[in-house]
Amino acid sequence: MNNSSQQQPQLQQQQQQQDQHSSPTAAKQEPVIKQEPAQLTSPQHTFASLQQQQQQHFQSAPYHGQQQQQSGSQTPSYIPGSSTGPMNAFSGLPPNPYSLHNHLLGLSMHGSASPSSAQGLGSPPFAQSAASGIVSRGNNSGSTTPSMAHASAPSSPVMNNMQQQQFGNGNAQYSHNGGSSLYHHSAVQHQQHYHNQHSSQHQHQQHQQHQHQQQHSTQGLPSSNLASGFYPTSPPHQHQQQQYQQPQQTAQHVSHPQFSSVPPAPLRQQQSLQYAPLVPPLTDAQYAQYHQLLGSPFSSAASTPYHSNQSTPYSSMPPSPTLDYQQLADPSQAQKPKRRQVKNACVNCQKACKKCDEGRPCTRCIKYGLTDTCVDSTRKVRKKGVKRGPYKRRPPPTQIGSASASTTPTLSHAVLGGPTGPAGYMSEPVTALNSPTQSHMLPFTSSAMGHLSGQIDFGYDAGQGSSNGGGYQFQSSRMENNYAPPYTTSYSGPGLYSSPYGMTGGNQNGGSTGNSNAPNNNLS
DNA sequence: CGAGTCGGACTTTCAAACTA
DNA sequence: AGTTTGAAAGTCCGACTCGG
Repeated sequence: MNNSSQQQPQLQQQQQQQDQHSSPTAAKQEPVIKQEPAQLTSPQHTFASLQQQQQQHFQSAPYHGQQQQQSGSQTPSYIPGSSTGPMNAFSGLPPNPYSLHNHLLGLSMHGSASPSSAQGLGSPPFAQSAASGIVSRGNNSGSTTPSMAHASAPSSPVMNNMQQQQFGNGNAQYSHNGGSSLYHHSAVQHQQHYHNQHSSQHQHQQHQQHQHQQQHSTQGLPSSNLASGFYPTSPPHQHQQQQYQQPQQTAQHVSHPQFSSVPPAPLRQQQSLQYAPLVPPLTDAQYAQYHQLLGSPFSSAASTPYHSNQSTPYSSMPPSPTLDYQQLADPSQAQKPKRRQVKNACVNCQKACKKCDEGRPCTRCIKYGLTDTCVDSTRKVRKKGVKRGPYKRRPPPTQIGSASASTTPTLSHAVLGGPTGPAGYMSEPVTALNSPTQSHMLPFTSSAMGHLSGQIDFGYDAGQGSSNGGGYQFQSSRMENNYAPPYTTSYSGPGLYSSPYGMTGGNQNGGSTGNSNAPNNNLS
C-alpha cells in the first residue's frame, strides 16, 4: 500500500527472519564495532581485513550451537575482543544447526509452503494474504498481529524468545524441535500479515532477489542455510545493494565521524553512521565490485541488503525502509539505516541501557562476565481497555499525487481538507510547525522533529503529558479541540510509517514524555 | 580509558479504532 | 474479519561522570 517503500526493509526483515541467524552476526558486529571498537579490528576495516574476517568467521565459527553451550563455555570466538569481531557476532548467535533447520522447516511447513526450505524463506513474505488469514488469529495475544511482522522479521532467535514469552514459555533458550516450528509458524504468519498490510511491490522484488540468491548461493552449504540467508551471497544482492548503496554511501559514509572530522551531529543518524566504516565511501560501482571480489557467500553477511534488517545498522548496506524514500524525497536527507533492536534485551543490558543481542548470554554479558544473570527481561503486559480517540484515516495514496507523495508527506491533504482533518486543524500550532518540515523532513528527521516538538507547546501537550493513563487524555483533549494529529496525514510515501507518525504525532509529545520515563522506571 | 549512569531519540508491540 | 492507527512499552545511542 502506501507504505510499500517502507516495507522494503521490513520485507527484508521478514524474509530474513530466518536470516536472523545470520543477521545476528551483523547485529553483533554493531556493538562490537561501536562499543568495543578497540577490541574489534576497529571500525575502519579495510576491505581486505573485512574479507579476512569474514572468511575466518566462517571457517572457524560457522555455526556452532553455542547458544546451547551457554553458560560459561563460550568458545573463544565468542569472546568479544578477539580480532574476530564479526565472528563473535556470528558465533554469539544462536545459530544452532538444528535450530536453524527446524526454524526453516517450520517456516516452510507453516509458512506458505514451499517445497524447500529455501523457498520457505522467500515464501513467507510473499505468501501474503492467504497466509495472513490463517495467521493472525489465535496466537497469543489476541487479535492482532500486524505488527508482529516487525518482530518476527528481525530475528528468529528473538522471535523465539519473544514468542516464548507470549506463549508462556518463559524460558529464553529458544527451543527447537516442535517448539521452533510453532514459534516460527506464528512468526511467519505475522510476517505475512504484515506484508499484506504494507508491502507488495517490494515483496516481489525481494522475492525475486531471494530466489536469485538461493540459486547463486549454494556453495556447499545446506540449502536451508542458504535459504535462510545465513550466508548471504553477494552477487545476488548486488543489484539490490546498489539500490541502497547510494543513500548510505553518499550520506552516511561521507559523514561518518570515522572518516571525516565532522563533529557528532545532534541527530541520531550519526549512530548509524558508526557502521559505515565497514565500507568506506565508495561509488556504487566500487561497491559492487567490492562484493564481487569478495565473492564468497559470506562476504556480505553484514552488508547484504537482505540481512540488513537485522543488521541494518551494522551493515553498510542497510536498506532502511526509509532510505529509498529518502533518496527520492531529498537526497540531502539521506540517512541512517533504521536502528534495529532486539525484541527483548537481557536484564543486564536493559539496566545499562546498552545494546543487547539475541544470544543468551548476550555478547555484552559475556564480555562483562554477567552470563549468569543474562536472562530476558520481563515485559509488562499492555493494559487493555484503554480508550483511544478516533483514528484518522489517510486518504488513499492515489489521491495524492504520486510525485508529491514521494517527495512530500502531503500533510496538507489530510490537514486541510482530508477526510480526517478537521477544519480547525490547520490552526493548530503544530501544523504550522509541520508544514515546513513535512515535505521531507518529517519522515526522516524524527529527531529534529522531536526537538521541535519538545520546544514547542502544542497546547494539548500539557494536559496530556501529565496523564498517566497514557494516550487517553491526550486523545480526548485532541478531540475536544477538534485537533487532528499532526502527521496523520496522507502521506503516501513509503514507509515512514512508524516513526514519522508516531513521533510527530501524539506519540511524540505525549510519548516522549512517557517514554523517557519508562526506561527509568523500569531500569532504576 | 573503561565502566556506569541516564536523558531521550528511536523502534517495536499490540489493542483500539476503523473498514470492507 | 482484516486493516490501520497510534500510544505504550521497550531498546539503546551518545553524552556525561567517575574511578582506576
